[in-house]
Amino acid sequence: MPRRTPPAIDAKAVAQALEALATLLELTGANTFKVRAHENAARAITAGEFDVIEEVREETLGERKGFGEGLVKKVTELVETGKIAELEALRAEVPEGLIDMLRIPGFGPKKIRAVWKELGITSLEALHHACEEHRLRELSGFGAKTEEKILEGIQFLQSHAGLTLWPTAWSKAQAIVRVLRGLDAVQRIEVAGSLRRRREVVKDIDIVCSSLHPTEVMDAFVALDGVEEIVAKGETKTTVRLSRGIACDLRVVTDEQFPFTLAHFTGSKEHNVAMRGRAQREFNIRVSEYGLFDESRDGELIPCADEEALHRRLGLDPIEPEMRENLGEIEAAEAGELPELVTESDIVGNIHMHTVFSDGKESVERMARACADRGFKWVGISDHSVSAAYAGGMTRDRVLEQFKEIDALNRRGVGCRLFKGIEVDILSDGSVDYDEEIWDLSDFLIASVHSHFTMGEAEMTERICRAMENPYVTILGHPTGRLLLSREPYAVDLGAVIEAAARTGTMIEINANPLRLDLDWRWVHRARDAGVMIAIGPDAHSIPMLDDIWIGVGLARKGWLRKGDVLNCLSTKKAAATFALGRKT
DNA sequence: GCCGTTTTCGGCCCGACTGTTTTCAGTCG
Repeated sequence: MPRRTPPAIDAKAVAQALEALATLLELTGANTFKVRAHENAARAITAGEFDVIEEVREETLGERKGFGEGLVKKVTELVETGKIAELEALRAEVPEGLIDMLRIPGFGPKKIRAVWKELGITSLEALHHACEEHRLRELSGFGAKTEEKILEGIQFLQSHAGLTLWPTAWSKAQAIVRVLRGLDAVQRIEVAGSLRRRREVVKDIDIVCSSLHPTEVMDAFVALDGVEEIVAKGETKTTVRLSRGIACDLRVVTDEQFPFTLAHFTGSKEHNVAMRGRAQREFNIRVSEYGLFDESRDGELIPCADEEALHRRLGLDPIEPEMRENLGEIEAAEAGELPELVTESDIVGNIHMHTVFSDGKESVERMARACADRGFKWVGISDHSVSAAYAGGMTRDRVLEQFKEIDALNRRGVGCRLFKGIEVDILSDGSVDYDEEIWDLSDFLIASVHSHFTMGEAEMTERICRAMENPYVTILGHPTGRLLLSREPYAVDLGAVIEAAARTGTMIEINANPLRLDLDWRWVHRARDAGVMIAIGPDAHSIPMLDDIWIGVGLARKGWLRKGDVLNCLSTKKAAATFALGRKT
């Protein structure tokens, strides 16, 4: 294959180079503030508020906050020559394996540097080996517990290897589908697999396509931008590897077969097994990726125009892709009892976002106007409370100042109604920040755990339930504290939490940050059945992050939620009334 | 590495936990 010419440096490449520099500097023991300067610059560029390339050309980048002499020089060097000498040198110096080690929880740059310099360890495998041989405890600052924790951490990493967060995989898949859909040879094309079912993390990307000219489609597919390796290439199935190692399968069938293939590769496996068994039993129909076949008529194909026709032919109401996990959806479809799932157009309110009053990037007004631009009728602002010191949590005075500002904005009008909230820290004893005077001035409180993650399950459950007993607490935020692919949830009895939420009239959040997505969808319908209202919160710290709310809506659908189960679907008036409910008069 | 001076150095968000030590470094959020 012809070598592609190296792409021109764009803003994304600049940000990636600065991020790489920050990581490598960290591992070589550089000043942490220097590291942060690089990270901040990368983040500023990624935010897309200005055109870094243009500012390099105009020689105005140095006027921007956070870009001093040193960074301007490096960015200019990158834009002009395509590389940064310092970065190349660091890459040569620092073994790649050390970067993997940064992903081990509790194992940071200083400790990594110690095992590298003192023991010559440069890979996860070697580190694993050294822990088992108890060689790490020779180093000062290391002991038996450290070795144990590292071993656990490596095991954790390995059990999650090869998984990709939903939005990352989704945007890659959409980019591919967009291009292929433009081909004359393509009739129908859809994303399938766990991605279509909106699993929070996925192993690969599945795409199903119909065409009369499969070879043409496959040729176009493997020539796409971003394809790094062709694993297998045939007429009906081709597998490639994209950047970051994620695999992508494309299946091409005839247009008559398309609905069956799409259904088959949307799965899940358990759903398919149940569907096939039932079709066999009830209708003497054989189901495969190529069709429904009537066994009482010599295996004659039963044509279906689309998935809906397929489901109807099997005596089922159409089942949305998100629900196809064999968790009761087939029985519900049979009985005509499938819920009418919430849709994006039902959402009128956006809640849980941060501003410059704590660790957000934008002013209250800019966040509000961005919400109004996106069509939201009402908005809940919720900056961090005083105990969240790392996030610049608000003192009482700052809370009062912000509430005053919100009142003024509401009087002036910003295109949507603003509600005054706070994301209050749940302290280790289950109390929450501030006091009745401040709580009473707020419209709502989101109570979240941000500290003491390691307490036992009983204690943690009691802590969270106690916070919900507080009549001012409106919503329990990210109820398990997990970070997908990087941090396990803390130990908590979710059944008891849901019960307490129902009893106290507290809502539970689906935190729509793609790394969190808790309450997990597997628990969402249980909360719903207990009568708990769900709030979908993007936990936005910037304007682009406001759109994460749509990821949360996907999870709400996966959790079988209807419009009436979701706070964000309430009109402004009803939302206000709901917030006031349960509070003292 | 950046910033902002009481202008060329000193501070940069802060508090808690963990595992190591015997007063603290490293990590995390």
